[in-house]
Amino acid sequence: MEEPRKKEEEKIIRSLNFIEEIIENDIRNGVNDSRVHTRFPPEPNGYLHIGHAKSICLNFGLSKKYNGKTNLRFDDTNPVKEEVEYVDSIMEDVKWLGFDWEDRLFYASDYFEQLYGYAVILIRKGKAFVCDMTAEEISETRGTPTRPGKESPFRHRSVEENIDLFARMRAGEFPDGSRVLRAKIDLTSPNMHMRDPVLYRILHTHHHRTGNQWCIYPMYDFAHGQSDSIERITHSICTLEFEVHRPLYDWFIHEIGIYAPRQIEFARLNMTYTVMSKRKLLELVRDGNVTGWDDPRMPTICGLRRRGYTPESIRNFAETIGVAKRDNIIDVSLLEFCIREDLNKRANRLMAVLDPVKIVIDNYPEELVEEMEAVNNPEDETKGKRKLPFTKTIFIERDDFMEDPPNKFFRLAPGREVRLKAAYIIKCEHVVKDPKTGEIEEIHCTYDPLTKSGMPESNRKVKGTLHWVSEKYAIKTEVRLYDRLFVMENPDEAEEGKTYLDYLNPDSLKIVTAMIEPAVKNAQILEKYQFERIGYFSVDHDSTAQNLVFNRVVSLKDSWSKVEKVK
RNA sequence: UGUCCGAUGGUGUAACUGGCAACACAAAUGAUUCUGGAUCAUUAGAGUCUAGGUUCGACCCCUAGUCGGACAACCA
Repeated sequence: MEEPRKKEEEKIIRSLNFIEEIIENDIRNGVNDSRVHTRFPPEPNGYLHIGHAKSICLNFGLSKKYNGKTNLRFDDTNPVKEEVEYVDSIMEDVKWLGFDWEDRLFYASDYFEQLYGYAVILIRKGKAFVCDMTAEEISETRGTPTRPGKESPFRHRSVEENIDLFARMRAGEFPDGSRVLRAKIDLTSPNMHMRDPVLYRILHTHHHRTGNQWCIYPMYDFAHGQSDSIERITHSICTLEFEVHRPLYDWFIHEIGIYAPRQIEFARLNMTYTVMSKRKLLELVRDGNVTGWDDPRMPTICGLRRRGYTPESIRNFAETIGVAKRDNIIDVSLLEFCIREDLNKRANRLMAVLDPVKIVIDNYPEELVEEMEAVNNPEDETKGKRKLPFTKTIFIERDDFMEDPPNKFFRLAPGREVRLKAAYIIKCEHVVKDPKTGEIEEIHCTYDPLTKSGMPESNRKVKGTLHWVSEKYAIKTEVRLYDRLFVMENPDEAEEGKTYLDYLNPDSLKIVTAMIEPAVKNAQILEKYQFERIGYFSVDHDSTAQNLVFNRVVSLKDSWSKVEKVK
């Protein structure tokens, strides 16, 4: 009877995504001597986000799976936008995600000389020319997707003149924008990228690596494919929008006569309740809608890290969403599931009360302090136990008490009994309210001394278990309750007259002062805890020994709020 | 009036490459629980964009269409 099930399981494990299928096919056919070599090629002009994480996991994952290699290469062909700050953050993020490019850190700028040589080859073959038109003129004569373009009047310059002009461009004889080098392909091509694309432009700009060595820079299209070729990349994996560029890359490779990698395109990641474009993320930072690239509400890797996400959870997320070519928008709740799943197993529990209300246990001795024993992680016995002090006056969560509860409410209410986690069963006797506001100031209870955790009597059934913290021993800490940055599933689809910024969630951050059990004082930056019955929290780097700061990573799954909603 | 790509439960990804749609999340129900968490069990939900065709048999192949996306930076 076990046979069919086993078979089923194997099948699931073996099911390949379309890229793996291509690779396995290539390996089988001995393509590139069955070598697998990928690369992650970011432009250092911004911070990496969860979409890049998908690509990183894909590229490094593939080489790991097939015993290959993955390079990290910065496509730094536009010095006006690129900065070392970004290079550093990208390397940090890739490392943090758990990947290693070993000694294969490259830059497209490493290849500038070689690329220049390739351009000269094209010129000599009569396949490239120097064009003196302005950017506007070039754009106007390019035509539209449905209308062919017009030839440049400079298209038929002699090879000698082109060689000379291109050399003088390099030598710095011409001002920015005065001339470009263009490929000579086909102005009537239905593929816009084939209409004599620009190969080199003049930019008298300092480059973060080559300094002032160059004043002409290759366009991305002229650098990317050849860089992959130079690095002997076997499978150049990129996102869908470069599909249209592929014929151009193939043309370059063929005309120059160099090794041809195989480009495979996949659909980029989109996620609900967030934006993913670098431009929009930059705007959020610049306009102060978030505190920075690493604001815990940002979908950036550094933002997720600060929020409290673990590399494992992100890798697992990337694995779970899969790879395909169709457009997709992944529900953030899947990301949230991944971090809960991870933290449930790893995070120690703590009692923290975010919105405290005082409980006085009338029959508990005034000065008595009992050391209660609590399990650190019920999912992992090796995490051990800790002590926490119990006293006559404690705090519980304000919404764990209702004066007039519905019968589905399992928590504290007048005349009802409830268990205090790792302590006693208490019964609510009466409440004390502020005569003016009507707000509850104290809830008076009695405890049953025979029901201390672990005692035989403690097995008595009560409907609910509450977390609590001793008034006397609690530590005040700052807790930042983060929520989704946008209120709309897809902020990119703003209605007429609105932009994504009109859908910012005004409640994406609430700061509260919480009372937490004393064990919290050992918390280290980035350490994760589960606040019992509330959610997962991570220590922010703003935290100090005197003033602890926690970020809410994600709340616990809450089926009670669903019950409430149904009403 | 173009070229390229795509279309499978609410979301995402599969389907031994032509053998009668599965997995994860989300949802529901129950059990269990000193977290309304976790865990376990169970259930519901698509007949694969449409119309034809090939075939004993089509998510898979062919044809035509529909819808969605990408492409007109001296950006990447």
